[in-house]
Amino acid sequence: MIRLEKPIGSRFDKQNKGGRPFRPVPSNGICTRLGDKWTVPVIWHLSVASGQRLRFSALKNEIEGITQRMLTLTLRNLERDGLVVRHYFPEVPPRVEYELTDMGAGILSALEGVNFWITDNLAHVEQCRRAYDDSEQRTVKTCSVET
Amino acid sequence: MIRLEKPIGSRFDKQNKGGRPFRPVPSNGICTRLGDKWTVPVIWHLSVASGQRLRFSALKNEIEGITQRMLTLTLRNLERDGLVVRHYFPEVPPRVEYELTDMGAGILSALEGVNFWITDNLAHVEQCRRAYDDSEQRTVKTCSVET
DNA sequence: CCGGATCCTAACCGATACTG
DNA sequence: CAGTATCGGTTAGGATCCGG
Repeated sequence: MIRLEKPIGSRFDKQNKGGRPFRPVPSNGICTRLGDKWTVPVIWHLSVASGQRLRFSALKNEIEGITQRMLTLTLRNLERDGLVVRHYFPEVPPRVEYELTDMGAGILSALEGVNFWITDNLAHVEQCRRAYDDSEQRTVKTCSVET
Repeated sequence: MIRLEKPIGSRFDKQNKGGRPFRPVPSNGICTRLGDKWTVPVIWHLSVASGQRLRFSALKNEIEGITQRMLTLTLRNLERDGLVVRHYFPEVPPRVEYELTDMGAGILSALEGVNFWITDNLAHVEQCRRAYDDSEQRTVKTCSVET
């Protein structure tokens, strides 16, 4: 993963000491943002009703398990990256709507390949895991040996 | 990100208390493994000389910045997932070679879309970030307001 | 309703030392 | 050479409280 730089919301926001930048290998350009726990769910939900805007609370209700804090942080980072637009209406009570930019929508199609791979292979991966865990080949001794 | 379950090498390896499993949205199937820091670099290097096996030390030398520990952990997890095969030769000194499985090789092509997106949009993202940071719109007050 | 501030925990990951 | 074990820093992310 490329460590592009400090995201909003990290204490690493204040000071970055030994930020070794990590040489990106060609196919390694998966932005750190995508590795964040809630980024993909948020983008996904924003894109479902494509072109539509979603209120903060709507997102919070639809994305199961996300906390207010993490939704705010995720949206802030996406906004900063230019993937999401924030529309603020200074009413009482306040209303805020979020909308995917074109660039943000583009990520999803980019992710399709990954998604297909996962759905195609998830069952097999899980089977491999069970097999590995069962044979408990944690120690070198029990590994398959060749000559 | 799907939290499939505990990876090898986490202390969470011992006991998982409240492992809330996270409902995957359709396009959310990006395995946690891909979010790990070294997974993509390792797969990438294994695929470069496609079909070839690579020794542990070869990988360690080629992947800049990776530590012995993290390479071991990453390879173990990939092996467990069935993405990598480990060939162990009990010589002295020992020799171990790693090889991508077909399934493992498939991930890279799945990642191509993401990689293209990144290379196409990275510059723009960084520009958005600079703009955002400059205008320092951390407070709601300075946000764009609509009526 | 939206989100900032704070505290707390888990766990990723680096550094280092030690083995067959 | 290819690991394993251990320690510790740093960070992601959850819970909670508060404010406009």
